Amino acid sequence: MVTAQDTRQAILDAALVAFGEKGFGATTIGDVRARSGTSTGSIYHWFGSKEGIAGALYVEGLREYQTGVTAILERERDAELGVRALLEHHVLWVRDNPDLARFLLSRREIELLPESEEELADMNRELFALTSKWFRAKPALVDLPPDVLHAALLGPAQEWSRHWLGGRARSGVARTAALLGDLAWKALRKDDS
Amino acid sequence: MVTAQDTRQAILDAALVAFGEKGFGATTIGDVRARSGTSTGSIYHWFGSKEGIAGALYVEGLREYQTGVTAILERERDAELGVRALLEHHVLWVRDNPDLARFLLSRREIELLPESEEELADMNRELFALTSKWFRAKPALVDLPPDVLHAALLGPAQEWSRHWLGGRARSGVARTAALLGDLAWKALRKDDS
Amino acid sequence: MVTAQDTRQAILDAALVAFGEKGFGATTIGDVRARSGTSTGSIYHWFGSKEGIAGALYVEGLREYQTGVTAILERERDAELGVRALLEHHVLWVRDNPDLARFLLSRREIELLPESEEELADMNRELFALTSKWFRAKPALVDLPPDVLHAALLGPAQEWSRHWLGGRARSGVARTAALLGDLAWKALRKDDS
Amino acid sequence: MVTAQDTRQAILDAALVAFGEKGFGATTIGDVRARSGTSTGSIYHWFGSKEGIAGALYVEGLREYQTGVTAILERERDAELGVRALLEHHVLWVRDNPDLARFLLSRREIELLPESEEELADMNRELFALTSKWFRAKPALVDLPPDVLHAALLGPAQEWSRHWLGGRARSGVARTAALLGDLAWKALRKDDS
DNA sequence: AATGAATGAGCCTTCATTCAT
DNA sequence: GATGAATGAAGGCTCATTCAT
Repeated sequence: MVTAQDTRQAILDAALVAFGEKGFGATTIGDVRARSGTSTGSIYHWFGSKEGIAGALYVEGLREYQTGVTAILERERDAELGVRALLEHHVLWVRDNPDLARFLLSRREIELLPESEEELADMNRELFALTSKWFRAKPALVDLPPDVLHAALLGPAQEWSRHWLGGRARSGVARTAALLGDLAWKALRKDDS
Repeated sequence: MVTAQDTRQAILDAALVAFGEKGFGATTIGDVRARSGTSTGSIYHWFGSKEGIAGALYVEGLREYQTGVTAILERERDAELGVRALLEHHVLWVRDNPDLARFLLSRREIELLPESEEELADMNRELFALTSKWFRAKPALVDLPPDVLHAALLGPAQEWSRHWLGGRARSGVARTAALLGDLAWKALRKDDS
Repeated sequence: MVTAQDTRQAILDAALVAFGEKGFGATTIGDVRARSGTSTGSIYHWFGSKEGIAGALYVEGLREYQTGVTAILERERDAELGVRALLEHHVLWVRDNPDLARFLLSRREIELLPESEEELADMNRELFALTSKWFRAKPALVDLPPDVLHAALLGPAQEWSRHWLGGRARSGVARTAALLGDLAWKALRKDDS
Repeated sequence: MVTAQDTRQAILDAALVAFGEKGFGATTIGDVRARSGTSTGSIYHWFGSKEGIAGALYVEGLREYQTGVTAILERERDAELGVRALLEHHVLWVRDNPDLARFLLSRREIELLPESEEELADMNRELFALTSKWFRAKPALVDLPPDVLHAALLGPAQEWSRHWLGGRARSGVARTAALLGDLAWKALRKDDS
């Protein structure tokens, strides 16, 4: 049975692929319509605007990613295992959701609706608080300003993911996850040698 | 005296700011015309197309950035000093050329002209060769696949720069350069423990 | 008790206000739906089309207005009292039914359905016959071509009503009714000087 | 020689006719383009929006009409001759500029740009001041509130013009001008009989 | 070299209307 | 009778690019 939500999801799926192939700006509503097998009217009925689609995609995508991070932070007690798990999660998530990842990583060019922006800010604030608390509670880790910590922890994975998504990475995903884990742990553990 | 080159430069300056504010895709030739105080005709006379402006900006910007990197690679013999200098250069260059940096970092969305692409590829190949040679010659550094090395070395600086350009960084630039240098060195030195 | 007719009336009420605020052309079915608290489906169930709503509104509004005119024509035997009563009725009716008046006065832009047009033509023919007969029977009034008579009699009230509906009138309604009556009588009585 | 202003004027001419035939709302930019022999781009180059065209038309049309009124007010010293001249001017102007008149009289449905509205308000204020001064200086005319005076003076001509433009008037233009002059003079002269 | 008017393909969005539930 | 999702034609507008002066 075809329900209303199916239409909505078909539009999201089509838009994600299209955005991934041509970028948000170059994707037209006509592309999304053709690929989703729906109609212009339905797209606007459900999302109101092109930015509305991007907003929904962004919010749902980020929520998915963050669910994984939250689970790790709540589960892992050990500093090293936690750091490695976070990096592994990042890289594997990108591998498993390449279109969504491409879209999330390409953000800056899109001007989302105020409502979407607010929802995203809320989600980020929450995750940031969780992460900060987790790190502060680990004596084995160096003390760093939050912005630098974030960059040091995820920057390499982010950068490598961009390469991988661009087809320019030579190393395998699993192997890279391990390597990045090694490097992050070496960089972030408290140096008591 | 107003020379012809002044018109050209006024266009480049205006375009850089506009691209930084609204992104390449959302910037119109009209924006550039208004901001530069020139005319549509002049813009096409000097650059031929919108991509032509982006190409010129990109090539000139990258050349500037790479000049600094090349100097460091040729000057530094010591591994630790070299790594630290590369990171410091990155962060300071972004601070000193925020508009240009914003533009270079946002690349993905722009489809440059074939000629620009080729010129950029040449520059990148040359720099890559230089960098690889420099790293291979340093026994104090870990052995990593080039793509992972690149991500580990510059990822954190890249990520932090994005935050800083977005006004979301809390730490100072100089202090961050030092911290990122510490972390990169800890991560990349050969672990002889 | 909520009866079916309530839905119909809610739609008419909402449409009248909306037409008054934005004009017929600029009012969308969505506006009427939102304001009436009903649904697209119900609107089409009751009226069949946007013009259908306008037609119903127009016919009902005009009938109301004409009822008053007919009563005056049948009641008044005296020329002066009749002229004054017609003008007073016009101005007071506009005051008491501002939304309806705004709508009736703005007609030109609306293309009604053939059925509505026919019904309106019938009503107008009937009223015209009545009015002509009444005027022909009054020796105290000047002899004028019907079109000029109509313009001279109702033009000022029409014009002033437009101003009043637009919030641009300074004088009170009752006072204006009297003044317009004076002027119309002076203009239309047979000049026996 | 075809100058830039020719393009502008061709667009205005075409728009005026189109607005007259189908109304502002129902006229499309495509209609104007086809009829003017120009291009979509040119229309937007010169007027910026559909409302921009209407605004220009409105301002230029009203200016033309008001020039005639101003001339009469400055020339005529005699009350009766002035009143008759104003009415004659109104009716003849409508006959000579039917498209422009139709457009000016149909205003209410159009939402002009703020700039146009302001310019129109200025023009109206100026004319209103002139007219009021002229009337106050005539002891032979009745004393009326400005809004009622305006309605009494021009309402009949306005109403008749609407009929004439709609093809529903039976009387000739010149004859009507005289009749309306008679009636207005009878209505507005101070009644010392 | 500079200017700005002209062009027209293409895109986002609106909206009246239909129809299955 | 009521609801609201679905449809798609149509329109206003943008914008890179061209070209005559």
